[in-house]
Amino acid sequence: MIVAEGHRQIGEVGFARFSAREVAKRVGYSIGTIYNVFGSYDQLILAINGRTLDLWLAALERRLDGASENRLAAAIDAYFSFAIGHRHAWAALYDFRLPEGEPIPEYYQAKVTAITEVVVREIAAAIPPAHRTKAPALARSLLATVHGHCFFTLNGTFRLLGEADPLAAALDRVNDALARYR
Amino acid sequence: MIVAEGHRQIGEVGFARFSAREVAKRVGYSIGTIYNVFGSYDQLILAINGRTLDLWLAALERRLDGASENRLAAAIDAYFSFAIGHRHAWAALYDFRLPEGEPIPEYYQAKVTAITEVVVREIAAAIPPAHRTKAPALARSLLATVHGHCFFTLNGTFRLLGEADPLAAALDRVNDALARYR
DNA sequence: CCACACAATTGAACGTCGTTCAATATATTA
DNA sequence: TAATATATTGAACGACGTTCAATTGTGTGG
Repeated sequence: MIVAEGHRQIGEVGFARFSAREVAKRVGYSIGTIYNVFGSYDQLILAINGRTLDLWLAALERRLDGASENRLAAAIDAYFSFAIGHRHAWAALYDFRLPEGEPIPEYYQAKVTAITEVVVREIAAAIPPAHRTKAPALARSLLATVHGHCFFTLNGTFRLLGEADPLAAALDRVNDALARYR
Repeated sequence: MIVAEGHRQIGEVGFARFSAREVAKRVGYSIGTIYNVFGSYDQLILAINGRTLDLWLAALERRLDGASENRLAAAIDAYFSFAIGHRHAWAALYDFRLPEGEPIPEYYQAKVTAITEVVVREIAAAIPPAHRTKAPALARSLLATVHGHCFFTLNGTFRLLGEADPLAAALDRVNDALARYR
């Protein structure tokens, strides 16, 4: 419940204007209780970002369920759609960084891995069987590729540079890579 | 001088721990003077990030000056080298966002464009003359591609996913794209 | 039903932050 | 020098993350 309200708040005002005190006010608890439950501001943010990852994975899987042809294009579109539809929550995933040395909790790593594994599966299905072993590395790289396009879309860089169709550009790059294995 | 010290501070402690008051203390002025000069915290950050962009462009051009073959590989390597060598300052370029609606100052836009133009030039030189008109769009997209790889390198995503050579992966993706024009 | 132990919850207090602005100091001009 | 313009100051304000002694709530054994 605290996490849900935190997620709502970060979706409304963004990471920079997010505040643990405001979450406490909204859920009707005192600031002290928030700290008893999460331990610190950073852990609270991690919990909220974890919820964003859950929703992202769910949206991705929902989209892929109803897709037979062009599954990769559907996945990329779902990636963009979620980021654009939840701009602030999505941006918070990358605006926030743990202090140096602090390890990322395993529960959080697992969520990132889960999303990646969906992509690995789709990439593996999109290339000839002989190249299947390269799917994980290719998936990582194409994830970074799509991420870069998505990031430049949301932070204004693409608008500044006159890019009108970032989604198409991302899809082009993915197809460029896949063309090498055909 | 204020900007230089701010850049130094952000390079040391990162965007999250940066403070205008600390800059004031370090340069020997009061906090009020910082605000008289820059108007707001956001404008101060923009000035500091602008300096980072200046240094980045300079490093890129320096590298390309001494390269004849593999100029694109040199540019990508310079991109990564700067980001890794100035992790906090580089990350601050993307951690910071102006409030919604606030326009990015022209002086700042010009710095972003200047870096992009170097890339456009190199891409144009790397593809057959018949495709030159596509160089700007391709350059934007490949910038996003390299950015994504660089970002995942520095924020720990690639380490989490087991990617051992992100620079090589980025170069692969760029070559995948260029292969389409040969 | 009471007394006691344990857990949950509170919010005042602290130091720091961005921000403002009347007061003060310094420089320039007449 | 006197008057004007410009630069600089730092106390004050509200909000933030964080802590922790005090308080309230819950349950259990007698």
